[in-house]
Amino acid sequence: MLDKTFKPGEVETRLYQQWEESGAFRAGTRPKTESFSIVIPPPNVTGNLHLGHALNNTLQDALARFERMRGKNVLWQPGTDHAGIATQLVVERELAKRQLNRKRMGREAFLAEVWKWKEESGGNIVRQLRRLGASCDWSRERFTMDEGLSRAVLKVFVALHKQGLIYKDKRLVNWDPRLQTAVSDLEVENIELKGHLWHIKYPIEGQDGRFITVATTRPETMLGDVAVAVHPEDERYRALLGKRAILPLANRPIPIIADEYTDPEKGTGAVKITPGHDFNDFEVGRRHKLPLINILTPEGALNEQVPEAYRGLDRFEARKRVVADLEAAGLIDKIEDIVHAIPHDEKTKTVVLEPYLTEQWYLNVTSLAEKAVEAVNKGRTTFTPEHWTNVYYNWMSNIQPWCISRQLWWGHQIPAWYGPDGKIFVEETEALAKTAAEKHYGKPTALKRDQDVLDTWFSSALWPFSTLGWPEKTSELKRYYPTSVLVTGFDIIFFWVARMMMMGLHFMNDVPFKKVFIHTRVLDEKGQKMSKTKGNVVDPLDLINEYGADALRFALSLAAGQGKDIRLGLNRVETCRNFGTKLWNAARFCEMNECVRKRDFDPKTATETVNRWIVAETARTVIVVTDSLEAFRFNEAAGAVYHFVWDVFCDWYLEFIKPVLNGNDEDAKAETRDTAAWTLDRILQMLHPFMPFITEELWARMAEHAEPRRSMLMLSPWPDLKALPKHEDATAEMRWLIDLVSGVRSVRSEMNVPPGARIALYMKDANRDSATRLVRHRDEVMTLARLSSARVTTEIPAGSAQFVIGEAVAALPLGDVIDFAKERTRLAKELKKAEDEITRFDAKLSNEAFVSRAPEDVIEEQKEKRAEAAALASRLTEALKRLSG
RNA sequence: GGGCGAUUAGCUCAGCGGUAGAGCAUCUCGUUUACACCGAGGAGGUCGGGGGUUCGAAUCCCUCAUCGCCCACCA
Repeated sequence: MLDKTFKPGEVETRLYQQWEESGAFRAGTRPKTESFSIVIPPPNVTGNLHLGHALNNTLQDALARFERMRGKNVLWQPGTDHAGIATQLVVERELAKRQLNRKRMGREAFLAEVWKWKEESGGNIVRQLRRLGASCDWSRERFTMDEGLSRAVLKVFVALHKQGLIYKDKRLVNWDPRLQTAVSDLEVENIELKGHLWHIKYPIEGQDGRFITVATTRPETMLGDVAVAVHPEDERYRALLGKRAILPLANRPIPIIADEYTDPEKGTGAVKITPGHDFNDFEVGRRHKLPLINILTPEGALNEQVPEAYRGLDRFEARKRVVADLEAAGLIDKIEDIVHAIPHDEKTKTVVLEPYLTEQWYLNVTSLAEKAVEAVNKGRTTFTPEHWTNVYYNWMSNIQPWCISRQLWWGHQIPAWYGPDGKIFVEETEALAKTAAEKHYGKPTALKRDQDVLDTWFSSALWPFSTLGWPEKTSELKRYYPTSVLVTGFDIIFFWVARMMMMGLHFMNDVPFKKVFIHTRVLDEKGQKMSKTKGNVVDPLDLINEYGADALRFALSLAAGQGKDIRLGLNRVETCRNFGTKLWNAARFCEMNECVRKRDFDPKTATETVNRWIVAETARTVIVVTDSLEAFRFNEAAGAVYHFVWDVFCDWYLEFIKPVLNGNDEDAKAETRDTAAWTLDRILQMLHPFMPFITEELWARMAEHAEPRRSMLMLSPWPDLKALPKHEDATAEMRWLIDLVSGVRSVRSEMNVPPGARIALYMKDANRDSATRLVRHRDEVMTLARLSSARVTTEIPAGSAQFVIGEAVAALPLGDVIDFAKERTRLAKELKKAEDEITRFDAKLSNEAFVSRAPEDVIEEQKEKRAEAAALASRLTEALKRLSG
């Protein structure tokens, strides 16, 4: 006997273990069938499951389970990402607690610590995914820095280098002074902040008292100025072209040059040029062959290129000093308050990034991007929802070289070795590099390895094929590449999706996935992004502990629309937990009434109206769920089952069959038991992709007193009910019956039948088809009476039926009852409308402005309209009275 | 500056050419042997404003407004 409620905590772990141990998650168990593959967006190994992960993996799992039940050979490839910066930061923080420091301990020791940390704490997220019920093939779990994947990274790097697509370049990068590494353009977070625009006067050389005024938001960079630029057409400055300005504080003469980059409309029309610390100025400097002065140390302090007074000062300290000194010298023209975007690191959003001149490795992605655009253009990969296609195109067509080196320790170390003269040898191993060097120098030569590591996204970009064994020509690659679908959030379209497309096409000569489903973000109830600092983070594990994984999963599925962000409130999860309880109790009802599965039951053979109806409804729902899941309309699929289970199966079907199950017609009883059990089984199946635990548990428990199941629910075949008859006659009849019951309920309520009063219902038209059919079945009449809180007080005479509710106050024709509530509601609404109209006309007609300006006939017209509305209103009132009376 | 999305019941959202929907909240009634994590019923909306297309628009087009996001720029 089932308990009154489902207890997720007691069941989930056991079922998950059972699934995993059975090998049901393993790919390749059905080698001869069609394949369906998904690669998981690898979560950071440092990570903990947040609601975004929960949504992402719920949807993937729904698809994986759905396709597995449809008989496909499913691979859901799991794994984690080494997450260079995040992990290095976490471990450094841990070490700090033990008074240890990365730089003091050295690279090798530090990396050993990271690996140790990864072994000990890296499994969190994977355990949490299991709690969620994710049916990944854990036997194939990979890590972006494991041996195989690292080999793929080396191979790709070397190949791209040999193809000339990877190269070293010295240019400005976005520099993080705290981590002391370059980051790519994408990793810059521009944050709007209040700031100042300082207008600084630069004296003109040899012309005492004359100045050229420039404006800047970063005054300290003036110490690296090498010119002042004005627009060539700008009359104001024409006379100064070719002259020199004296850079204040540094006391250095710099030329005044003409460049189109300068916008005469902006600021003063004159711009200080600092090629070492501004991306635009860098270009100007290059055009004019200006020198480049770097005034910063990697930590962001001023270096020996600046006057002694400023050396060693942090950039923000230096800013204060520079401004103070300029002010003292009377060289500040004015200070404007402005709001402007300042580049920050995306991780902590607290460190201001600096444009900084360094030598880095770049990947020229122009040609790769072209192919990636073409593939989407030709429909080889499609985006759902479609509008993300444009986002992808836009970024791809403006793509810049990708800075792939990072000055970190944790990551794939770049396979480049330097000879004593700086000659670079890029090879997969040190041995190969040495061989190449020996060949080049004519003798064995000591080499020094590049210290940098690759951007984390470099290895992620290979994920769809590196996890399948590439560069080996494995059978998995052949079978599962391209993968069927990628499920991910829009925030990593550029970081990840686009780069997988490029790498996949380049190295596999085919797209990495045929479809991309982009889901929305999960926000808190108020629509705020969840963040630790705001303290509004909802931990999915807490939700799972309180409501069960099924409830969380179902809530997320129901909310997974294609447009808006998801605002997940607790009450939604609670509603879904209640839904689980409802299902559980429906099963409990079946159990109590011995509705157990009969193996050879054929739904086509049902004869009872109510049974034929539920069979048809079940088939309809399965088809909706199937179609919706195929199109990634998760909310529609989940919504369809929800509605079917609660509003159709529980509210009507189970109520209608009660009198049958308690009656004496043994044939009808047997058929009804079989049908109820059959329907419940189909419900469990179509609900399983969303609520795997409760459905699996019920699947097993419902068979305890019957023939044992052949398999677990997760391996049962997805119901294909397309061939079942539609039973339109039964559906129509049941609809009539349901309307009748609703009508009677409504009548009672609308007429304010006081307790103890009575309404007599009688049959006016005995020939009415449905009515005849209805009264033919005594059981159904009983049901009607029961459901509408009526009591059958007399035998049903031929051609008429009489129900009595309480004491009789009115008699209503049974056939009309159905329409009563609807008619009354309709009339009431029309009446309200008419009354509203009257109010509006009255307001208009008493409006002085209207009366004084409008011509006579318009006013007349308004009055007529008012009269019409009033007439309508009184007619409606009349009709309502008649109806109730 | 460029682009995208949103605006529907008190709240959260679905519907996207054919009589305005769900869940939650609220009100009334009800503890009849699956379920109070329940059941029945009610109240609550000129579908952001304005224009247009159509026999018919929440739905398609134009426009304005507000909010959100992405990209770019910032002397």
